[in-house]
Amino acid sequence: MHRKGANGNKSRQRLLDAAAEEFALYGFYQTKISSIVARAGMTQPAFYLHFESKDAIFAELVDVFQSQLSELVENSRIKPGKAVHEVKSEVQAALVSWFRFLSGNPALTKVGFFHSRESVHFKARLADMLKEKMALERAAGYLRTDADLGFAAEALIGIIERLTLTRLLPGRDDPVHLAEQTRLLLFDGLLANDG
Amino acid sequence: MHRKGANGNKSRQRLLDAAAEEFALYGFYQTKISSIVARAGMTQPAFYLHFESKDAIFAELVDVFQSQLSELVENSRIKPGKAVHEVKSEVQAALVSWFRFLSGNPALTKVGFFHSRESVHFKARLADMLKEKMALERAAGYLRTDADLGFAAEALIGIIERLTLTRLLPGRDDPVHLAEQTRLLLFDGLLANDG
Amino acid sequence: MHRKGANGNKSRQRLLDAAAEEFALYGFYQTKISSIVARAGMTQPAFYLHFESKDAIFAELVDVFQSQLSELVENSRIKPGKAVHEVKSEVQAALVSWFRFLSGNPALTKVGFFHSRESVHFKARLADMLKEKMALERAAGYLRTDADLGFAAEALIGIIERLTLTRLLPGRDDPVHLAEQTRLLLFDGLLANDG
Amino acid sequence: MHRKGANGNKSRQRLLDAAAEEFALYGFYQTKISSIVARAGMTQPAFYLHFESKDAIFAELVDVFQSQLSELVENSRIKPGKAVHEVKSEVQAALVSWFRFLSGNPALTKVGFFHSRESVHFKARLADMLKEKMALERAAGYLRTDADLGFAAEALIGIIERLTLTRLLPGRDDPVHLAEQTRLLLFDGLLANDG
DNA sequence: CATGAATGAGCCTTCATTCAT
DNA sequence: GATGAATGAAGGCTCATTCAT
Repeated sequence: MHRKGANGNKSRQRLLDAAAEEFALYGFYQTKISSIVARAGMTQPAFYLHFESKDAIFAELVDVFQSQLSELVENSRIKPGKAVHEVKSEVQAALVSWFRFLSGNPALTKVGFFHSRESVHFKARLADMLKEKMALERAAGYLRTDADLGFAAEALIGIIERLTLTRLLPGRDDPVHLAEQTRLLLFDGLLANDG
Repeated sequence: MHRKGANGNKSRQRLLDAAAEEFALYGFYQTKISSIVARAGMTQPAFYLHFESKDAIFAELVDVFQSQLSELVENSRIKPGKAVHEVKSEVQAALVSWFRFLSGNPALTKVGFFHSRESVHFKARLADMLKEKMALERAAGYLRTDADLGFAAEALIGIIERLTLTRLLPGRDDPVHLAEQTRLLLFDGLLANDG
Repeated sequence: MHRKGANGNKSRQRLLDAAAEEFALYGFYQTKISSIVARAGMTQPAFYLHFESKDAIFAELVDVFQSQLSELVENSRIKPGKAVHEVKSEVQAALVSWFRFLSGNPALTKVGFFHSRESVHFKARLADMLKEKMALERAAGYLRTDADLGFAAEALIGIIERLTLTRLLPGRDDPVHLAEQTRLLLFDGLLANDG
Repeated sequence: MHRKGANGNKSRQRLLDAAAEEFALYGFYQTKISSIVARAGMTQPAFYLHFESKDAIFAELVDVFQSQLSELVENSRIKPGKAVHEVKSEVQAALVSWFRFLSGNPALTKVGFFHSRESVHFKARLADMLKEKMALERAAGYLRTDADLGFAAEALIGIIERLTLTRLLPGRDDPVHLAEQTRLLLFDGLLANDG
């Protein structure tokens, strides 16, 4: 008994994985279809059995990354009516989950977060989502009123993307440490308490 | 060996400017020599009179950007023995000067800060420089001791690059506002004082 | 060696029909096996169960067309010892039957008469057959002696192919009208009687 | 002194000639850019220096053919107020000039008259032009009133294209003979005068 | 008898770079 | 110092055809 398309779907997934690795390493323009299929152990026409074009498979990888991360961020809800230290730990938990996702999918992250043309728009959407969460927290009195939340949201994105690239993906720091430091900086700043 | 006359240098500069615009708009791989010379009003062989290759002119642009910004950052010294609010304003002044440089050279910034492959290493060097400055400030007692300064320096780079891309270069925010908000976040964090 | 059952022959015919339509619409080179089998509601390997190759099925279609039309033309005999008006009506009857065949098999006609490489040779053979008929008619005194019958036969082929393409297949004229006009031109010419 | 583009235009013309030969021999789909440039003694990229694509050079050849032949046909005016035998000789002169053009440009003729997709539309336009000429001649009383001039014009096109292919281009008949026979058939038909 | 999947071979096109004038 | 013209090298994509089940 032969499940319809079982082999085909396996090949398709092999191609996706191989493409993620290649794109992550070399970027879109320097990645050749021939390298992707070589890594996947297939021939070039097989590629076009599963994907329309080089652009198409890249777009699919980007899409997978973006939808998964979007969902993760969207679901990171801060419940209302908590004490400050609870808010902090909830935010940190969210950050941990995000960093975990990013470090758990390194190739996909490189593609969707750094090599993609539309990563710009995607990060802008993420920033909007974060800004709204911050607005709620400020309305609840947790956050200072003289901060530009649009700026803060973008800054948080900037912190996440930079640290992901330089510390998380190379394995120099773990998600928990990064989340702690991010939360510390974001909430408390660097100034000594008695400064 | 041939001397380049005044005319030659003007051509060379026209090519550099044109290349900066094209690379800024389309990135390295999607920029064609033919587009650069077209924008500069010249012919293709003329290009090779002034530059070795596409890589070479790109590298030169990157180099110009990096050395100018490096110098700017390097020269942003915090004098010792100041009050906290003086430190804050000195830091802010430094940030203003950096953002001013970036917004004053938009094409070069896009090339050297975002499109360049080695922007990664460059930002790492910047981060190191910032980290050392922070170490001095912490040694002087201004900064809290439980913060990972390596992290903080990278975070600052991340904030600067992200806000440059989304707010500064599109003209949505000016250098002063960005410097203020950056300093606020970096030093004080977002938490309400009575939080 | 394997026997083809009833089902196999039905598939074979479906493929032939589908191929005729596709070849008629797009010509040999722009017709893909995948389109043929798609139109026939089958898969690609099924195609090769019934035909050796793309060339083979095309050749078979051409062959069907050519043998049917050849036979029709061959059987259009002019009986000897008739009056001129009878000859005219016999010739017209033959022309009607040919145009009827062509309009009754539009896809096959397009393939075998217009898209086929060897339609050239086929038409040459047709022209030879017509020339011989004309020679008989001339010998019987019906036709003028200063006409190049080889030319006339080719001209008749040219008239038939052109009018088939532009008037018959698009449905703009019916076989009877075309036969009448063909006969009129061929026998009498366009000149006014009092010219 | 170096005339601008002299060499380039020579190359361009070499490519056009080579392409005409190849297309004439093998048709559009079986002609490879590599064969064209090989025949022209050049390399593949040189082709794209002068033409946008394979389609473009083919279209240009077709265009050259069509505009030249169109002009020739358009300029073949029948002057009014002549005797019948003068009309005949004028028509024959026109036919001779057309056949001469076709036999003088065999490769171009094959491309523009037989291999081109839009030869269909082109011939339709030619037929329209011929029909109008015939209408004038009929109005002047030269042609019989019971003939379908649309049919006659198409038939003339059919005769010309067929005889061009089978007699003129292979060198089996010369333009004058073909013109005579065409005129004879068209005006007088095949019937013996005493029939 | 039929199918999902795979492939060998080939062609068009692009672009950085160089040559001859 | 400048130009029109040319090219080497390579990459994406297509399609007739076949295998393994």
